[in-house]
Amino acid sequence: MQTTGWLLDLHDHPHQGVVLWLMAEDGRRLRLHQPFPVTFYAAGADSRLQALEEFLRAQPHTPALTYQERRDLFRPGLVSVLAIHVAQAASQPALFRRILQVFPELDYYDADLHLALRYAALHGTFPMAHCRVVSTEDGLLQSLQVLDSPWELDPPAPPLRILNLRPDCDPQHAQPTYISAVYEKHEYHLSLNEERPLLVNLRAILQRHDPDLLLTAYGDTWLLPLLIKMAARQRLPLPLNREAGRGVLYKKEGSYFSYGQIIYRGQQVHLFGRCHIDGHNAMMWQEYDLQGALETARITGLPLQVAVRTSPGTGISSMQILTALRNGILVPWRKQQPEQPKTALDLLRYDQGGLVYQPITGLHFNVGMIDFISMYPSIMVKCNISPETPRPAELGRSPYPPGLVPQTLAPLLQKRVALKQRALTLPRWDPRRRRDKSLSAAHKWLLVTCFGYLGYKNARFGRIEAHEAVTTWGREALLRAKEAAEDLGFTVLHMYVDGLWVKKEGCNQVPHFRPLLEEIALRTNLPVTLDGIFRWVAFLPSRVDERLPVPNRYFGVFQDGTTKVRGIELRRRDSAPFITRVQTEMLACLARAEHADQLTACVEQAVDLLRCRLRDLREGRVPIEDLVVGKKLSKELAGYRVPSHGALAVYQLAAQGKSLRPGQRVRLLYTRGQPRVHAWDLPEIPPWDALDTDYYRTLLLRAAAAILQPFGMDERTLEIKVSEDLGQQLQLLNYVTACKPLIKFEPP
DNA sequence: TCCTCACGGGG
DNA sequence: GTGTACGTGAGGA
Repeated sequence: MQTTGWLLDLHDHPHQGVVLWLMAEDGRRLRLHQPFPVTFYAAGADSRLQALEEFLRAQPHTPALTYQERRDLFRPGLVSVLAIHVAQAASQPALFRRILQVFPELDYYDADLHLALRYAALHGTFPMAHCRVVSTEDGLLQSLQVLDSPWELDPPAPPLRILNLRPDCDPQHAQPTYISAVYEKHEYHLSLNEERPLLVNLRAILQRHDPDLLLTAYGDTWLLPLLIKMAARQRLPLPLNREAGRGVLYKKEGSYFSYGQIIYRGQQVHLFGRCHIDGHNAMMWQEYDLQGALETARITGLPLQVAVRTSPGTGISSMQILTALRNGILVPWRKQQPEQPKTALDLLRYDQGGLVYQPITGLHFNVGMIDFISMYPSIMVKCNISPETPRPAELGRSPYPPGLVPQTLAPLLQKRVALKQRALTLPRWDPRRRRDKSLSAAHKWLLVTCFGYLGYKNARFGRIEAHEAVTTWGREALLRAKEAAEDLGFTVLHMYVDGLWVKKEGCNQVPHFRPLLEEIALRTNLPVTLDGIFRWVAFLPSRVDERLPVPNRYFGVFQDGTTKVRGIELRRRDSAPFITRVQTEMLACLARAEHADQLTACVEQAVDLLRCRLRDLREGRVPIEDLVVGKKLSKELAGYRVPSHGALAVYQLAAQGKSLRPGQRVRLLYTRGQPRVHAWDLPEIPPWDALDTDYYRTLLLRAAAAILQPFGMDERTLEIKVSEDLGQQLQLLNYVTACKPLIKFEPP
């Protein structure tokens, strides 16, 4: 029997090797299976390998054993390894764990690989791949042909059947009363008060629509565990899985360190034969939605359920593993060395990082913003930087064949560029635009992390010297760009890692910057782009000392009216929505000025707007939710030496028996008196007059002053200007005359 | 003034 | 199944 369709998921089976789920073009859902033996390797002293051989011969299901010569990326020549061939993929992890206990001193390869990656490397598959399969009546897979590739821009869309499940409120905040189940145009309300009807109805919905994907809110951390408990209590079967006779797979909650901060990931519930995604427990869901999630799965080779819940680091690592497997390179077992504290010398040597030039603070007109496109990945590909390749001698070129890391990155970078080019030609209404944006966001994260992964001790294909080479060439590229700009008569206002801000008398249109772009491309061999031309941009000084510039704190308006902002309150995730909103509104006010001579009027409007919002605050017209701030917990409650606002709120929750883990965000309101905060997830919401509106007022004034500082209005001036007290207004006059006059804007 | 804690980045 | 380091800034003793 021949069938064409899309590969949904794949998992192991105790006797049937691997089970594949296919969404057939004719609407059927096929369960296919195929024997799938796997091989892993051990290397080390001959005597110990012989001991391992004897150990394995004594095992109940003796695996086949052969000696082979294979390539380890980190060693010259070939390595002698004992290949261990396991007939059933499902039994490999347990066997490896037993071996590891007895022979911890050996080196292992291909020993801890995700089944999906092994299968993908062997058969060229990936999640959502369009395939043609031949199978027997009872589902034995005889042949499989992949019809598309993860690098296509518009692959045929898989006909995913999606069932949405969500409670009527956040279960952490309040007690939900019903669940809504939505499948296309069908909507069902399932009351949580009556367990049996709920289960019976949900079962009917699952059987009627047979969804491929359960898209839930809080499904991992609350809903699915609850449903499973109910089903057990009522002794009613609930077919969440398609695969019969298999329970769901729980993965424990945990906090881990990544990107310089603690990340919390809640418990997970994975299904078999169906996928489950909890939008509140998926890494990047807010960034790239379902399309981005599908793209991540397609290009990393990780099953959809796994891909959405893991960090981009795991994604990029999977891509490298695929490259290695396909090239017959051994994949080292994940080294689990704990991070050792670095000495000062190490830090000096390795971590020079990106180049930063302090900005010239204040307001500038007609500023070009020039960016290297995906700078670090481009350097890795163009200079061929990889753990096994020699250190490059030149920027943007390499005489050697591409190494593992550049090989992995090149198609990804290429697809990203193709999508960006297409974005310039697609009309605004084209639905592909939105999709391309999601794909782009998914790619961006993988590209960003691949650089860090080079320098990560526990990465399988990491090497600190390679990491260092990337930053070295990055600094070199930025320096050459600066020289190019200055040689062509531009003033460099600011540089930050992969971007520079430049201006030159009479340069206010894209063509004026073209010779500079070409010169930079010529001198660096790296792709470079003009991000835009700022009508105006303001680089802010330090708040501690107004005379000092600080990098990457700025805001400006491009010629097309869009704004770009870094470092100020509206970019911070611990600002209250109210503060973010007003600061954004004020900026939009300033952005309305098409010419410099309209700025003064716009500044006045922004101040009026601020007055208005302060009055809203004073008179209680701000929705209380807009005053809630989220603070991330960096440690266990007991670890706090100084109780931060976040920790204070967690104390309150702990008293109610609600606990939060490091990496989770605690939501709170600022209140008058002690304690200064009120946790938002407490049962009662405080009355309006308990709120510390004075503090919110301070926060808002501070945020407003950040926006208005470049226009000559400091916090004190602003404070007086917006106060409704006549005496204070008089003070303002004195203060302003005593200090400096408001800046006059000279049209450039 | 010093210490602790939280945040950003990429687009 | 997890890039690191660093600088800025706020709050409180």
